[in-house]
Amino acid sequence: MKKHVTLFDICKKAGVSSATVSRVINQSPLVHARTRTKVMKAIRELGYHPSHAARMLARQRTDTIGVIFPDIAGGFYADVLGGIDDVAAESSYHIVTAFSHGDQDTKKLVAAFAQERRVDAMVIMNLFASTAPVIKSAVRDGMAVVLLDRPVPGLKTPTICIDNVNGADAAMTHLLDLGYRRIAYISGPQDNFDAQQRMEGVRRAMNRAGVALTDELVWQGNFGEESARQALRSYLDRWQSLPEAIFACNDAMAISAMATLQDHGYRVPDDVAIVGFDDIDAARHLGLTTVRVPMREMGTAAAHAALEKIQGQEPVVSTMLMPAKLMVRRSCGAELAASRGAPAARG
Amino acid sequence: MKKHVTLFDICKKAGVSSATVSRVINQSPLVHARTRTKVMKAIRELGYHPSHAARMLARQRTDTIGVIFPDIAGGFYADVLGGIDDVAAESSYHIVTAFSHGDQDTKKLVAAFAQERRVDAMVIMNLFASTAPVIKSAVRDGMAVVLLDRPVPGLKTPTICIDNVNGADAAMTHLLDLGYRRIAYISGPQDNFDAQQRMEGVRRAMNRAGVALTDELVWQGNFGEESARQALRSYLDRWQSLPEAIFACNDAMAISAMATLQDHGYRVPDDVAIVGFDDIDAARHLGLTTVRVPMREMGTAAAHAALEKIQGQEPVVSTMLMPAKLMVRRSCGAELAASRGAPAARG
DNA sequence: TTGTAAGCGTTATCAC
DNA sequence: GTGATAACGCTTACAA
Repeated sequence: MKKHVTLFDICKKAGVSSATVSRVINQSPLVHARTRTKVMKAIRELGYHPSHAARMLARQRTDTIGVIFPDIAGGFYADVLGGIDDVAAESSYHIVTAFSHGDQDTKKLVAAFAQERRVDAMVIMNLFASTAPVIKSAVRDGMAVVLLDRPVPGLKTPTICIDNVNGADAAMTHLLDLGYRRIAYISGPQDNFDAQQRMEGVRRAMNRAGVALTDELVWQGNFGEESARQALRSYLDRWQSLPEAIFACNDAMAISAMATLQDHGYRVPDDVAIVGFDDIDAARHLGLTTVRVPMREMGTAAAHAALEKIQGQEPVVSTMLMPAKLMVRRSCGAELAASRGAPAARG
Repeated sequence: MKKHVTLFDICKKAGVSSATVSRVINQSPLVHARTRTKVMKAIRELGYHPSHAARMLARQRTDTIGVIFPDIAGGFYADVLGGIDDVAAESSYHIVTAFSHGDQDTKKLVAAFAQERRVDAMVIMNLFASTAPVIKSAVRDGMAVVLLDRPVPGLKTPTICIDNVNGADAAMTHLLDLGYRRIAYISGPQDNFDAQQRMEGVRRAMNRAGVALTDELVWQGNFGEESARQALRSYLDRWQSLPEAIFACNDAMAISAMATLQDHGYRVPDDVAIVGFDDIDAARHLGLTTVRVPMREMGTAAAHAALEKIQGQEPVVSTMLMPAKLMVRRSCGAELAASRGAPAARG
């Protein structure tokens, strides 16, 4: 690595002190215009650029936001990152990303970022309940922390959540409004926060409509394609019949169910209506009716909250619910119903 | 931000010099076992963690790899990032990511990372030819640079490329082998490197098969869904007929063409076969035959190259071609052909 | 308006 | 083995 130009080289060349050069760099108004030009000239001629490391040390800040995602998020949360970057870049903040492999790893990452003062703020996709203590202690040490997805109980720090309950409610209500009554629900993992909330929304919608949510119609899934396929198959094997509609806790399972049905010769939505949750890319291409999770907006919201926290502002609201909007497409049979001129009368 | 524990606090508590504490931190063998335990104890009791900023400054290295992606990449390159992180994390390197909005922005980012010595190495998704000068000067300044996607002419630095030519050739050859002769090609933007190479592969396959690539069957696209739709529509309008097969330069266009055909009442692959390039998630769900680009592997390869460069090793090969594998699914009609017991005889 | 000098928290080079 | 002490490159009171 070639020796680089430092601030002192500028001092010599411009014949001023380090303080003055520093002032010029930092756009301080306390410099004579003539001096400034002289210094700028030296800077340009020597090709000087301040060392990030030295600045960090002297100013006791990093101009960096740490982002910690579980690696299982995959391309799924890339939009969140994009959103964070959009607003961070605007304020000249850097982003350091880390993908955690499991909760132990998350703990290490959070601790490292905070304790080595590697970042001014952290955005954490908070999937594991077990991470709570580390997060709390980071906050206690004065780190600005923004949570994505779910709050840490008892911790007052900005938290960006998905409105899972209303989203799931809307999806279920949509199916009910279309006249479906025997509706199956493919759940997510029982220990997953989003899954729990979506289930809650499902219950609420069913209750309101006065339709029972029976055990045979609640299928245990785990967000994976295989789990949905199996759930569907075992229902078919056992009952030799289909529900009128299926609502899956996420798109991956909805799509998998859709494919499985088609493999068995059933048509969607003619024989069974399907609705998912997330609105991943494939959902649009497949005409899957689903609930859209505004990933990018969650990212921008998180970054804004982080920047505010850094500036010491207390957040206006500590937990922010991002609206989850129902995207009506083919798979739920809304078009079918409309073309019949009336809600599908069934069951 | 609460005042934090520094190395000197440990010195006092353990009754040793800063040098010794530093040695302990850095696992130097030149410390008596007894001293080491004493120091470790103090570190644990006081909850000391070395400051990343101070280390960076003193050691003149950042333990950080910078990654610069064009934002248009979207979720598409999330896997690349995951791959980079996998190997970087293993060597305790951090990742700072930046999404560039256009070539001007890319230039700024590259320059900033390099000149402020913000990172030890950079992985750059090299989409714009205009970025070449900045990249070259970063390399000249001693920065370890790894390029993704395409080389900078005249610059010998590790470059991870997609084997676009062979990938496209394989796709086209597959269609030819299935017996199709009137094959349309939806191209990518003319100034895009990947697009140019894929076109090259198409030409090669057609030549080898002795089939002409006529102007009416080369449709100009721009990687966007809308461009494919329009290309297809205007062909339909003009000729009132379809080619036997369509090869699109990327999946987005292939999928869009597929949807457009279906809207017009045509069946895929029965009426028209379709093949894409990239193997995005939706491709699998839609049964689109396509050429798989190994994103994650590109990431790990890039990170490995970056780490080697940091250690001063000259790269074994300066440009590495990642194999692009044909994924045969429904849309190309291979199953159809097979069930007929012979290549589709057409044209 | 400009300069002096003391940090910022490590690492690294010497002696001892 | 261990301890002074000088870097590392910038910021920021405090003086002038």
